[in-house]
Amino acid sequence: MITIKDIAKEANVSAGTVDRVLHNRGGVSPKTETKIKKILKQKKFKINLIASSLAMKKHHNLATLIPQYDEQNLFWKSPYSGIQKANQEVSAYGIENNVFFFDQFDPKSYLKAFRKLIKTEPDAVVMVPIFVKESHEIIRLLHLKKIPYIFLNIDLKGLAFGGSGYNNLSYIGQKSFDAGVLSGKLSHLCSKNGDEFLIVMTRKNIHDYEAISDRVKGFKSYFQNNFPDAHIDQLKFDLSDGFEKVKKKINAFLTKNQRVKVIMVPSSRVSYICRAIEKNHLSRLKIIGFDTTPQNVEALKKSIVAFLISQKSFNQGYKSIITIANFLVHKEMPAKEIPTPLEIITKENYKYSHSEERKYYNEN
Amino acid sequence: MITIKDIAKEANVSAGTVDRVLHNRGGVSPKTETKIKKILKQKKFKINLIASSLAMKKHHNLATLIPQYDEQNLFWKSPYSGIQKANQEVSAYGIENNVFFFDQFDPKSYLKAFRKLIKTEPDAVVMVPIFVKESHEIIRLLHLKKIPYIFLNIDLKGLAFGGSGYNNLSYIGQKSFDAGVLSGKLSHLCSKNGDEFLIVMTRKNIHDYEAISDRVKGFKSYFQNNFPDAHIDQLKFDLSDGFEKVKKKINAFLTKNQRVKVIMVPSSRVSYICRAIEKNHLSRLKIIGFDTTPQNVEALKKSIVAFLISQKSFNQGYKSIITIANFLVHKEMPAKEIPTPLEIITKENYKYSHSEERKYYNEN
DNA sequence: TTAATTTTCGTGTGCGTACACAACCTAAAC
DNA sequence: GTTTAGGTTGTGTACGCACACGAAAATTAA
Repeated sequence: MITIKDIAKEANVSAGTVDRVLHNRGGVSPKTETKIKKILKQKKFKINLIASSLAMKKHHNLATLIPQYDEQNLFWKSPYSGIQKANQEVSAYGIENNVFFFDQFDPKSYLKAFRKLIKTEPDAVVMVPIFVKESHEIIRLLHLKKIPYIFLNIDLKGLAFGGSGYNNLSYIGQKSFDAGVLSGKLSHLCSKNGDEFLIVMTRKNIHDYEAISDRVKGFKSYFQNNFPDAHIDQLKFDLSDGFEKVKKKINAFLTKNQRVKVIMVPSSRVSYICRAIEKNHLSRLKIIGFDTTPQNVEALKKSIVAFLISQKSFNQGYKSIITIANFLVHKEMPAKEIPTPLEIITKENYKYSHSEERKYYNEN
Repeated sequence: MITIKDIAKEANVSAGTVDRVLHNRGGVSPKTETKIKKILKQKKFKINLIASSLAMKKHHNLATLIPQYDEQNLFWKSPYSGIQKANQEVSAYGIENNVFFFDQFDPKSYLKAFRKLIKTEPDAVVMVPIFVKESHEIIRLLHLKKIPYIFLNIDLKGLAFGGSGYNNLSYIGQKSFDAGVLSGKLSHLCSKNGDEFLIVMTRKNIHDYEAISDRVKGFKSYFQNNFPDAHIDQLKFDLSDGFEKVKKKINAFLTKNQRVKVIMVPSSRVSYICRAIEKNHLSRLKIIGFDTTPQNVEALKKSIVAFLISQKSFNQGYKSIITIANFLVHKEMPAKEIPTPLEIITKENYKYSHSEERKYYNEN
C-alpha cells in the first residue's frame, strides 16, 4: 500500500506538500506540483479513505423528516429501517442523524416536526416533501440557511426562490411513470387477445396521488404505444367509501364485465382490493400491485396477487443517508436523480429479495 | 460519539484497560471488568470500525481463482467487475486481492493457475470450483494449509477429508432450482390454456451443467406441482451441432408443434437460440432466458425475449470479496449460503438494474 | 519483614491522513 | 544592504483504536 509519506520521500518533499496537491489546496510551485502528480500517477496512489475520514472527523449533524408509521400504515416502516441501518454505518464517520416524525395526514404536524428539526441546526436534511404548500415554506428556510437537502420518495417540483426549480441535491425514489409502464407490460404478458384490463384506484393516502397517477399514466402509455386497441377500465374509490361499498361496487363491475382478466392497483393497497373481490372472480384474474407490505406479500404467497412491483423502500431510506453522508464527508456530489430499481416480485422469488431488510424488521 | 477514552474516564481506568475488556484480552480484575462492561452497555459503546481497522492494519492477502472471460464468453466479465469494485473498497483495510484466471474449458489451466495462486500464500481464497476432480485436489491442499475458502457461483459438494462435506466458509450464488421454478411461473403466467412449453438446452459450457439441469428440474417441478397436465417439450443441442443444424432442427420442431407458445432456455445462451428461430415463429412465442449478457439484453430490448432471470453476477463477485474480507478483518462468520436475489428483468426495467455494474463495464 | 512473583493496570507509539502553524526562501521595495 | 511581502515548504498534532512495554499494586514465598 502506497502512502502519502512514500510519495513524499520519492519526491523529496514533505507529506504536507503532497497533501496540498492531492486536495488542490494551492501554495505549491508548479514545478513540484507536476513532479508530485507524476509520481502519484506512476505509483497509482489512492487516498486511504479509512484514514482520511478518521482524520477529517468534522462532526456532522444530519436531520431526517419522514412520516410516522403505524399498524394501519406500515409503508413508512421500511424506509425508516433503511435509515436506521445507514445511521449505524455512518456514525463511525462522525455523523449523527436525528429523525423527526410527522403524521402523514396532518400538515400541521409536518411543520411542527420541522420546527423541532431546525432547532438542531443540521448540516443537511433528508425529507419526504408530502405537503406542497408547507414544503415550500420549509424549503425556503433551508435555502435561506444554506442547508443542503434531498428529497426521499417524493420528487416535489416547484419554483425556487432564485428561479428555476427547487435546489434539492438529489431525489431518491421510484420513477413512477416507468413503474406504470412496467405494470402495463406485465399485465399484457399475462393476458391473451380479447382480455380487458381494470385499474382500481383508492385514494387513502392522498399524498401518493402524484405517484399513483403517474403509474396509471405509464400503464396506459404502454398500451397506447403497443396495443392501442386494448380495453382498459377504471374504478375509483374515495376515502369516504367504506369497505362494504368497495366490495359491492367492484364485484358488480366484475360480474358485468366478464372479460376483465387483469387488475392493476397502482398503490400499495392491492391486498385491500383483493379482500374485496369474491372468490369466483379471483380465479380468473391476474392481479398486479405495488410495494411489498406485509399484507401484500401475504396475498402474493397465496397466489392471489401475481406480481408486486417493489420500490425497495428500505434501500431508498438507506441510500438517502449514505448519499448525503458521502456528500458531507467526501464532498461527493450525488446525481440529481437516484432512481430505485423496479423490482418484480412473485411468490417464487420473494424470499430472495429484501433479505437485509428482514433482518432489520425483526430487530426492531 | 462515545470513545474508549470516554468509557475509561467514566470508569476511572485507562483506555488500555477498557481495550482489554473489549477484546477479552484478560488481565483485568473481575471487579473492574464488570464495572467497565456495565458502562459499555449503558453508554451503548460501539467500536469505531474506521479507527479500528486503521490501527490493526494486519495486511491480509486474498486470492481469487476465476475463469477468464473473452469475446465469445462474456459471462465471467461481470463477476470480475464486481470483484474489482470490492478490491478497491477493501484495499483501504489493508487487504490485497490477487486474481488468477484460467480457461474454463481446460482443467490443466485450472490447476496451473492454482499453483501460481498458492505460491502467494494467501490468507483466504475465493474460487469457482468448475472441475470436480481438480477442485477436490485443490481443496485438499487448502484444507491442509488451513486456508479458508469460499465457493463462488458453483456450489460444489463433495466428501471432505475429515468427513462430512467440503468446509467452504460459504457459497455465494444462485439457487438454480428455485430460479427454474421462477422461470416456470413466468412461463405459465404468459401462457394460456392449451399452450405448450419448450425447453431448449445447449451444452456449450459444460461446467454449467449442474446449474442448468437444476433449472430444468425447477421448471418442471413448478408445473408438476401446479399444472401437472401441462405439455413440456425438450430440445437438446450439443457442442458439435453447428448453428445451421440448430436452426434447422428448432424451426422444424416449431413448425410441427404450432401449440408451443413459450420457450425456456435454461442457460445464458438464449440470444443464440433466438437468432436461430425464424421470424414467423418468433411472433407467437414468449421466450424466457437467463443472465443479462450484452447479447441477451439486446434481444430483450428488441422484445424478442420477454424475461431474463438475472443472477446478478456482478453482485456475486462483489459480495464474495466483501464477505471474506469481513471474515478476515472482523472475524465475522458468514452464512453458509448466500443466495443471490432472483431478479426478473424485462425491457421496461432493465435500465434501472445493474446501474453500478454498468459504471464498471465502461471503466474497464 | 523483605524479596519474589503474579496480577492488574497505565503509558506511549503507530496506523495514514488533514490541517493549522511555523519556517524558510526569493525577490521586490526602500 | 536591509526590510518586507509573498510564495513555498516543513512540522506537529489530532482523529479513535490496538497493542507492546513496563510500572504499580497485590499476592505469595522466604
